[in-house]
Amino acid sequence: MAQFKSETQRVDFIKQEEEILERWDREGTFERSVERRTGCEQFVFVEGPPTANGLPHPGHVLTRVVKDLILRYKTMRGFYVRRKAGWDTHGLPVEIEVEKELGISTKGEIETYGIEEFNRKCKDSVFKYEKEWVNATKRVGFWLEMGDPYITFDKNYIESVWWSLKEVWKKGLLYKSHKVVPFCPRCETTLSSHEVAQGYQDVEDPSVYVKFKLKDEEELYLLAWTTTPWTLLGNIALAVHPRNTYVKVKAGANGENLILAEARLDALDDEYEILERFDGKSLENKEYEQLFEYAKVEGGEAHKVITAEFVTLDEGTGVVHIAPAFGEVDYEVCRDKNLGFSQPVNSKGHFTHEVPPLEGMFVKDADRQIIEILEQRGVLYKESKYLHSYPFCWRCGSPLLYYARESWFIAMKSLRDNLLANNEKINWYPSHLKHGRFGNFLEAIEDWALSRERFWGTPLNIWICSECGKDCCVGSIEELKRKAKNSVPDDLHRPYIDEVVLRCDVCGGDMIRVKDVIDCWYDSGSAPFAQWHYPFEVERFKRNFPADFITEAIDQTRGWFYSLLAVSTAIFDTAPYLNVLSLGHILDEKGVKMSKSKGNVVDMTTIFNNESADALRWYFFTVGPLSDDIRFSEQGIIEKQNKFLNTLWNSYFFFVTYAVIDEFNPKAKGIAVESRNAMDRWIISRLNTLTGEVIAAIECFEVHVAARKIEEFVINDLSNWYIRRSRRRFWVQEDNFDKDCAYLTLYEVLVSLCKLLAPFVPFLTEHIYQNLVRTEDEHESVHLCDYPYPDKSLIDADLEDSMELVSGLVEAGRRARSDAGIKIRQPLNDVAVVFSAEKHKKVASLSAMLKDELNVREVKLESTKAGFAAAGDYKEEEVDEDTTLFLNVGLDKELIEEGIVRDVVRRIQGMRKDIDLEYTAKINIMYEGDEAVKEAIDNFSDYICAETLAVDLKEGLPSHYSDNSIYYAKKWNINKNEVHLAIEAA
RNA sequence: GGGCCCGUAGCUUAGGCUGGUUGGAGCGCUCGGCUGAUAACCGAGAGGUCCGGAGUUCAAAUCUCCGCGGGCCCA
Repeated sequence: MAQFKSETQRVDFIKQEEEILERWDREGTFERSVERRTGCEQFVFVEGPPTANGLPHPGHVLTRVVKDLILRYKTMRGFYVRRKAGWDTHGLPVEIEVEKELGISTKGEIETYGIEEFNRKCKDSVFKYEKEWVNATKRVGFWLEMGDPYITFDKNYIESVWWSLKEVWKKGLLYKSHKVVPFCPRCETTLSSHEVAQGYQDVEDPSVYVKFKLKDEEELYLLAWTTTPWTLLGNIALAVHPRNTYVKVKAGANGENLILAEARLDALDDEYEILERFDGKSLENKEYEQLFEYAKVEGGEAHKVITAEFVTLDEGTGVVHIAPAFGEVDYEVCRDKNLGFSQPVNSKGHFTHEVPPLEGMFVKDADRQIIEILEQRGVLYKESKYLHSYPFCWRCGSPLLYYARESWFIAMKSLRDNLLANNEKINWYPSHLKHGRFGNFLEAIEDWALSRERFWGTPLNIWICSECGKDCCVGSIEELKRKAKNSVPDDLHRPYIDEVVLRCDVCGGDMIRVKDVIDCWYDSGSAPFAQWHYPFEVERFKRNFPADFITEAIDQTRGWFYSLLAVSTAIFDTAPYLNVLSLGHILDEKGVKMSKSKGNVVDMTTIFNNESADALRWYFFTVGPLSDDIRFSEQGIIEKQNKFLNTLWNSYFFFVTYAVIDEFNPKAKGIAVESRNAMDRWIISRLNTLTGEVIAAIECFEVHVAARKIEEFVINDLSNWYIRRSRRRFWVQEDNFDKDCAYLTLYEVLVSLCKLLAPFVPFLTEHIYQNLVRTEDEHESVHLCDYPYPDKSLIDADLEDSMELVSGLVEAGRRARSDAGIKIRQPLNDVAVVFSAEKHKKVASLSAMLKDELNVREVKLESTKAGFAAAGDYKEEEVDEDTTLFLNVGLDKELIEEGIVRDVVRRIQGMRKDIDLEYTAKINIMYEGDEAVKEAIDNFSDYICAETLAVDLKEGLPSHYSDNSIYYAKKWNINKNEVHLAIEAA
């Protein structure tokens, strides 16, 4: 009985993949692939947790596929590789989704709605698309432990995060400050820098030049410029550069005197006359009249000129309006110079009662009115429009305000050197990120604004005594219980945690929790330890830290890649990962980023249903370096399906087809490679060379290099050369040694190739493996196998070189035939190759192959052109600089007859195919035609019968032969001769 | 506005670090061939201002600088 199951040439890859998924589920293949390596060296991976409150994007699919490739590869290489799934669940994006659902939009509304119920909805919402995520993850073949994921809202996870923050606090790195932070007035919260970055848009803002009247001077004004007129209400100072030249000019219709930087004189519309020149320094401490008298100023002096290095002369007037409530540098410079502070705007971005004419107005909406007031007062010099980029809330779209808020910070700036030192321990792919984008970012690192005045997040674990002001950071649930005056809730989220009052260990007073939650980037940055509930459980963390490998897209450079390093540096002062692979983004066919708002996001389920997961994976792996952006093209995936997967399938199909016919059993034969023929030794050598190249490329994450090399091997070496060249060896009827060698070689190559490809295209390779290998004494899945390793003793570099030479000669020979107008089927007498003695030696052993490929009776290997160049029958074809090929294009009667016979055979083979005959079916042939053809058939009848499996070859036409036979007949024209051919199953 | 990356044929790309014959492939296109050889294969052909400009050099796709376009990050 045949050992292998027959296959069909056309397969439904989608159905096949679904069957494989069922098989993996049924047999627990994934779990077993991990367990099999228990006790082996670990390869530690950390899954960057996605949030499942939206559908997975093509980019997520790419990331998952790359993770899968590396982890499957490492597992096959003998490592113990855990892949715990994770979910990122906290944060403003989640709140925004719930707000939308509830039709509310402010913090006040949430409080009215009830924090308890609001947070419950948030908790539900983060798994809204869990099913789609799980399905996509499974369908694309990403083996991930999804049964017991880490979840950032989990009690244990929060406890670990609390522990870590207490570590930060104990080191004195956690501090409270007033800092100007980007603030969304609608969401009423500060935003992290990575959040701000997502929302820049080019907008047109008013550009206003305002005159500030100097005190004690007659009609002398400082001319300042701003694009945010509303901030003028918080003006505290005007800044000039100490060493730039400023001028006093007479300008304007009413001849007023203005002061501005000389380099900015072109800001003036009117003609002017320069009256004086002086350094900025000489303006220092000059007082000016307050522009708007409404807002109270607290904590220091105000309304005077200061000098500052940051003043530039690129735009404006060289006189910079300073409002510490609305600008980071403004805040800092005022603090440094002991100036006062004025905050006429509330947390919703509305002017307060301190500003009666504008009270209750949203600041951006007040610009118009402010400009009018300036105009009326005669202090508006001029006004126009200004196009610049301005940040908007990345979720709700409101313009952000820079706003001085109370906030908690981690002093990352003080850890700068540690961050840089730890970065040195990390291998970055691509390497330029290390000292480029990421390194530069670390060089200029700022403190981490950690707190969020929101609801759904890990509560900030800081309590402050309402009696004495002492603060306390709680590092565990046990500590919380110990210090609590009342009961501790099971759920650590707001609002329950807000109720917990601690006893102050200094004064015994009531300690109340700071109402903030923490930045969810801190949550995910804690994943390496929090997913294992460290330090409350120690062992698992110790085994899994630091990570050997993480990968996400390039946008995570300052996101998760940073938050991981930041948290780990603050707590352990070590790098949390050793290798990080940064992926490019997926763009649409036009090269534009895919985004929901543009409506150009490709739905991956259509790819899974139309092409296949393997085709998609192979496309991702071969299209280019992983770090490059990908212009996504469904056509590109279809091409991979047709070209690569089909070719692989057909190579396998070829083997199975004949192995079934011959009942070939690979176990029954053991033939040493060295005793096989050159073709066999060549493909085995190529395979081993390839294996080494693939491993080397994957090890440095050059996945596209590895995949492309495999693709070339499958298409060129295996299918188009080895199988094509060797196919006749499989067709021999009787058993013989050479046929065994061919079967064994092709079998070994296919099996090894399957393993080599298993991490790339896990479905098709599994299917092939199941048929070719799986028996009781073998592993039950290709994914339980060891990855192939090159056997150097099987690599024969000389042979590979020789084959390359031969293939060059074959190409040249075909060119010569093509030029001479002689088809390949026409046998020719000889070909002469003229080249060096060295090449001579290399090709000699393969000359039979050359003879066959070029369809000549003789191959002459020569060292001189003499005799061929001159002979009229020889067609000359240059191969390379020291090799020339001469093809004898002369034909005699016998060659012509042979050519005709070849044509006859080809026609008969075509007819067999037409009537769907089995490969092994015997036939009867009848023929009738012109004399030349009949004569040729007559002279080569044995050859024709052998080639076409004919048992009978008779002259005549079927109607005269037998009445009850069903012949298939066709008329042909061969070399201008007419011939009738008829065949029937014998 | 600043930083990093990318820009090679209609499309996908190799080469670039380390400058050196006519810049290679694949898809698509045209022509021819082959086909029990597979939605495949073989041969030939058309198709390139190597994004533009300047510089270094005997020599630049490659190195340098300045632009332009795209992406990401930061303001």
